[in-house]
Formats: sequence, structure tokens, C-alpha cells
Amino acid sequence: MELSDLRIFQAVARSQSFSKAAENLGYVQPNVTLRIKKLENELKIPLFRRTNRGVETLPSALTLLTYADRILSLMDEAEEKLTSQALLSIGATPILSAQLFPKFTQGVHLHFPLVKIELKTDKKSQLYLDLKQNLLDGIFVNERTIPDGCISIFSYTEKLFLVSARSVPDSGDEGIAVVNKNPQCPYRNTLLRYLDNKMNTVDIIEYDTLEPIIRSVESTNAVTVLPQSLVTSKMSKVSLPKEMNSIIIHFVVKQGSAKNKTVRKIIETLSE
DNA sequence: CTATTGCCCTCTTATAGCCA
DNA sequence: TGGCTATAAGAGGGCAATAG
Repeated sequence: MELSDLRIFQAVARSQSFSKAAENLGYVQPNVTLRIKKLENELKIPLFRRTNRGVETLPSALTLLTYADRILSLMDEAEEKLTSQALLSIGATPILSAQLFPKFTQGVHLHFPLVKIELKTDKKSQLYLDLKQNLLDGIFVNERTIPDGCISIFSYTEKLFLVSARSVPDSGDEGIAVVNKNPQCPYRNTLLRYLDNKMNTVDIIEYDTLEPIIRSVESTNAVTVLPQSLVTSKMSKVSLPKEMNSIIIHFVVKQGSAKNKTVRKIIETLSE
């Protein structure tokens, strides 16, 4: 006897009909008929009396139903408990992490207060590798097309701005641009494209992390490109040309597999 | 270790039969 | 005739055994 047998049995006992039980469970009627027949053979006792208006529960079915209700409700309870204590492993590039992680954590905790979230920051190529090896449950990436074997379960557009210090006067074409070292960083690439279009001569300083980029912009005449959410009160922002003023961020998971049922449930909730 | 094969199980569609 | 269950046949996926 398996749990799915009990679920089918419970549905038949409740609805007093193979057809209605099938409809409720998303099966077709012959399948329910066969599964009940198999269960009766296995238990060596008839559970239902068939009529041409449905089925009637026999005393044996009423006995089994009390156990089925208890077993299935315990299963549901266990699943609920485990869901609330899951560990979600998320990956993102350093800059995307700083920008998205607080918001993402808040969103998850709204639905699953006990879920633990761990964040890995790395290069995009390494994040995809980890995702494929099931070391991560999902990754935040800036992408035009999602690679085979992965799916984007939600995405949003982030507005980008050219930012500089509010208190430092504009020094004209001569200046410093601060960017992330990672050649895959979307903000770095947008800034370089912008400067290239403008044919500006600037010194480019590269940093590993977001913090020194922000500090440089706030306190020197350096410029950079940042998303709206990272622009601070010490910065002034300028709109970028239409073709480069936004990027799309996807939350990508490996197709057809989440580490377990629990993580899958969280991901399904997030994608709604 | 990997690919192939065969078996079993669960599911479906199509259809037969029963009876109020 | 409509609403129901029963049966047959076949598709598809999982899994263990086997061959290379």
C-alpha cells in the first residue's frame, strides 16, 4: 500500500464515486477504478460496493478511512514542517548580491519565516556551473537569453543611471570612471559602452567589490553606472541613453530539478 | 562505467455494459 | 439517454539486469 493509493482511496470514500474522485485528483476514471481494485486485492477485502450511480463504502472502507486520514494528515504536517526549515542556496554576482539579496530575503521570509538563506557571490560562469551541479538552488543573473537546461522563474527590469558625487563639481570630460573588475558585470559594460559612445577620455579604475566603487563616487569626481536602488543621497544621477538605460535581471533555476520538494515549493511561491 | 534491454507500474484513450 | 463502473490496449517512465 502506498501513499498515492491512500490518497485515491480517501477521495473515493469522500465522494462516493470513482468518477468524482478521478476528477478531484486530476486522473481519469479507469485509473481510479484500477487502483482501488488493486488495493482491494492487496488487502484481500472489498472496500466499496459498486452501483451504477456510484459506489457505497463498506465497513472495511470506513475502518481504513480513519487510518488514511491520520496518515495523510501526518504526511502533510511533516511536509509543512520541513518546508518551513529549508535551506535555500542562492548565487549572484557581487554587485547584484548587494542590490538584490536584502529584497529577496525579505520576500522569502514573508512566506517562509524559518527558511535559512545562504548567498554565494561569484562570476556568472561559476554560478551556472554550481547551478548545474545542484550546489545552488537559483541564481540572479543579467541575461538576454537563458541557456539550455535552465529556466527563468521571474525577472524584472532595473533602471540604470550615470552617477557622480553631489558635492564635487563636474570637471568636464576629464575624469575617473570606477567599475567592477569582472568583465561580465552589466554596470561595468554599460558604463564602458556609454564612455565609448561619448568618446570621452577617462581613467578607469577597477575594483573587486561594490563598496569602494560607491565610496569613490560619493567622495571624488569619479563616475560610474548604478541601478536606481544603489544610488545614495550623496550622489547625483543622470539618465542614460534609451538603449542602455536598463537591464533585465532573471532569477534562474535548473530545469526540472530543485534540490528537494521543499525548495521547489519555495521557488513555486516566489514565481507566483 | 555506460548503454541497452526487458519488465513492471501507472497512466491514458476508447469502448462496453448496466440501470434509473 | 445520461451517468456511472469495468475492461482492453497501448504509451511512457523507472528500475534492475546484462553486455560491452
